[in-house]
Amino acid sequence: MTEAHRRKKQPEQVRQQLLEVAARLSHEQGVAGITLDAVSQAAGVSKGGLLHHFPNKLALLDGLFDDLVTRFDREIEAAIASDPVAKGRFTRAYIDVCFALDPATDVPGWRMLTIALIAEPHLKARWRDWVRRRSVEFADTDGSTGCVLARFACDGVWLADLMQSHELDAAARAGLVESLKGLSVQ
Amino acid sequence: MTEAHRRKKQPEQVRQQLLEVAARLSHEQGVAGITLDAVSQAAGVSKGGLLHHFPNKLALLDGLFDDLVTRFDREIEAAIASDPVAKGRFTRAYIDVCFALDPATDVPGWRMLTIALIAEPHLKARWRDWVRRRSVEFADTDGSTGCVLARFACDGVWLADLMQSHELDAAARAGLVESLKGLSVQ
DNA sequence: CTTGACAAACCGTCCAGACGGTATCTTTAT
DNA sequence: ATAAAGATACCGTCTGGACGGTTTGTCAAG
Repeated sequence: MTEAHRRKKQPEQVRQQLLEVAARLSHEQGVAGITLDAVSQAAGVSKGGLLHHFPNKLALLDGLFDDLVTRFDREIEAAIASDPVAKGRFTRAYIDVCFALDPATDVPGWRMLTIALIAEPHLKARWRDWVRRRSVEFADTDGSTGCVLARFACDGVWLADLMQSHELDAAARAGLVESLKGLSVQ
Repeated sequence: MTEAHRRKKQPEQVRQQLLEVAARLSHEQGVAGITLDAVSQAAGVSKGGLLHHFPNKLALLDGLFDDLVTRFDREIEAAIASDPVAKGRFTRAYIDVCFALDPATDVPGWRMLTIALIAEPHLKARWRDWVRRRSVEFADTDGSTGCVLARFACDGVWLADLMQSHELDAAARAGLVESLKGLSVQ
């Protein structure tokens, strides 16, 4: 109506922008901050425009999830590729990627988004698939109790970061990483 | 107005009922299921009645949190009391209590409630206090990297149970418990 | 007769999604 | 080559419902 119409059409870019904004909002204001109004407005798009790209809110969260998992996946794979030792490779990659997240650098939205992930049965199922696929894929090299345990501990640390429940200084973190990597080859 | 008035007045019981229902709802429908309307209705109380006991929603969540933490605390303490070895006592109790939750017996509401816990800054802070107090209290006996690691792994397993992301049979769980307890004394 | 324990109706806000439009891009027919 | 014919990418408003909280009223017990 007004005049934002004649903006050059860049569907892919707008889509990406919407996802980024949604992630940022969930980071800043928690999951509740992800409303269609807020996201669309912050992305400089009308609500109708948002709903054109994502037919409903769930689809938006879904897209967000895809985006983040893809990113996570890529980092894991990169870490695996640079590890010469086969045994426990995946677990060590998992450790590195998980521990690398927290300080402050982490992709905006990672944290709070996870809550939506847990809360939303649909996304929960998708995460389950990811875990299942990976644990089958790396059953040979990362199936030991030590590896499983190490990855669970990573999840615990990640949760602690999320909730800021434990105060771990750099030394403590480093110690944990070392112990965990030890478990991955044992 | 109608006739629920002449029910014998049992404020404490109603309060407890409200908490139970809230827990059950969060278990069945996720955090979003905890609405004043839903809770009050399911508890057979009017919304006004609910708000009489808990002045606002946060107070309700708060009460719920208190209830659950108290229960958790009691179980931990019982487990500690029955452990003759001082070293890693708290960690082993933590392990036992965490692993005992999942099968299906778990207190309705534990799982989903945690999400509210993470999402709600206020409750997040309270949990942080719990962790801090305990980790100070048991710094001597449970301060080792092994213990910390074991407890993080518990959190990870607990998260996995929450999300039903990993399929762990009884044997795998037993193996994990054993390894974790091993870490607690090492 | 006062106070605590409720009931019931109501309010303001927020939000997801529907809807009907318009502008730009792509394909097709000529 | 070009114009018509869609298809796609948006815009802006409206609505219906949910939800947190308030208010006013009612009873029963002490």
